[in-house]
Amino acid sequence: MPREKTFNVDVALQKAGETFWSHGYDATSMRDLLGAMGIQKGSFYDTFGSKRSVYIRSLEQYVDTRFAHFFGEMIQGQGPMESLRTLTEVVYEECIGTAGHRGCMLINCALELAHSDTGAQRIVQRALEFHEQSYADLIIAGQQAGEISGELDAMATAKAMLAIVIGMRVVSRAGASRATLRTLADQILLLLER
Amino acid sequence: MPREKTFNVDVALQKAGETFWSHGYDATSMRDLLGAMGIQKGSFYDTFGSKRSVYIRSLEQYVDTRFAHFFGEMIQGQGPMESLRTLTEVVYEECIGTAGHRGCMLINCALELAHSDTGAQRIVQRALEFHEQSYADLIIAGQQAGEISGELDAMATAKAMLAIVIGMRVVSRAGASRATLRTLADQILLLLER
DNA sequence: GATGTTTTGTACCGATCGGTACAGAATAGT
DNA sequence: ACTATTCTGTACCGATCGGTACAAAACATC
Repeated sequence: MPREKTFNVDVALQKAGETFWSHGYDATSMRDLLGAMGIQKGSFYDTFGSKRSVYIRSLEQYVDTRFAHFFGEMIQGQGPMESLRTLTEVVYEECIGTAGHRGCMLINCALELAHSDTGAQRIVQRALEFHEQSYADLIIAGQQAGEISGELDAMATAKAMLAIVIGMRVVSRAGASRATLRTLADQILLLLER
Repeated sequence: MPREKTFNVDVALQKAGETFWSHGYDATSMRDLLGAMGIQKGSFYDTFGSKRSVYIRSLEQYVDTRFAHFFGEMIQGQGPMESLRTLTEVVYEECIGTAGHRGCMLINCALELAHSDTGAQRIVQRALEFHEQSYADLIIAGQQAGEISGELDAMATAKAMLAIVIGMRVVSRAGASRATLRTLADQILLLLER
C-alpha cells in the first residue's frame, strides 16, 4: 500500500560519493550533498540517518565496486605481467584524465578522516591491504609463469608498487605534470624487472 | 614609546603550524588555533589578518625550516649515497614515531587545500620539485663518485623515491604497521641498486 | 475514495564558524 | 605623569553548520 521510493539509494550514494571524493568530507555541506543526490532533507535523514553514515556507505561502495572492477573484469583473461601492466596504465590514465585532480577517494579519506575516525580508518586499512595482496598475488603468479624473476620479494615489491601509486594520486591531486606521472608509471613497472 | 610585542611571531606561527599539521585546515577552529598559539583574537587579527594567511605562513615556515635542515646540516659531511640512506632513515623514524600519525604537513596540505587553493598549490608544487631535485642531485653525485650505477636515470629514480616517501607518509597517517614502513624504506634504497 | 507511506518544501533548532569592535589593563619610551 | 602601543577579555556580527519537525502534495495499494 505504501508509496515506493522514487529515488535509487545506490545511485544517490554514488552521487554523494563523487561529491565527497572531489571536495572531502568537511568541505562538503549538506546543501552540496542534497543538490548532488537530488533529494531533500526529509528523504535524506529518513533514509540515511546522518552525513557521516552516507560518507561511510559511499566509501564502502567506492571500495567494493572499484576493486571488484580492478581485479576482476579489467584483467580478465590476461596473464599476470600483462595484468600488472594494465592496472598501472589504468592508474596513469586516471591521473592524467579530467578527474585526475580528484585523486583517489580512499587516499583522500586516509588523510582527512582515517586520522580521527576509526571506522573510516578500518575501511582504508583493509582496502590498502587488499590492494597490496592483489598485487603480490599477481607478482607470485608471474614468477611461477616465468615472467618475473624469482629473486624478487613479492610482498615487498607489492608494497612499493602501491606506495608509488599512492604517490601518483597525491601529486596528481597537487597538479603534477603528465610527464612526471608517465615517469612514475614506468618506474612502477621497472620494479618488476630486477 | 610603544609597548613591544610580548609573544614571538615565529613561535606562534610554529604552534599554529603544528595544530594545522595534526588536524588539517578546516578541522582547526579559531578556538583551537588561539589556544595553541597562546594569544587572543585581538592580537591574532592585528598580527596575522586571517586564518588562511596564518596557514600559508606556517606552511611556508614548515617548508623552509624543514628542507633547510634536511638537505643541510642533516647530511653535512656525508657522501651522496650515505646522505640518501640517512634521509630515508629519517623519514622512516618520523613515520614510526609518536608523531607519525600526523604524516607530513605538506602532503596533508596537498590533499586538503592544494586542490582548491592556488596559493597553497604553488607552495606544495615548488616544495615537491625542490625535494625531487635534491634527490636527483645526490644520485648524480653518487654516480660521479662511483657509488651508484651510471645506468640509472637519476631524475626518474628521484621521482620514484619521492613517490614512495609520499606513500609512506600516507599509509603511516592511515595507521600502517612498523614492518610495512620498514619494507618501504628498504625499497627506496633498493631503487638505487639497479 | 479511503489509507498509508514517501515525497517536497520550508521553517526552525542550537551550535559553531571566521571575523569585527571595543573597553580596559599592561607596558614601554618621553 | 603623559602618551602610544599592545595586550586580554568579552560582546557581538551575519552566515553557515548538521539536524529536526511538520505540513502539504504525490503516489500506491486496498
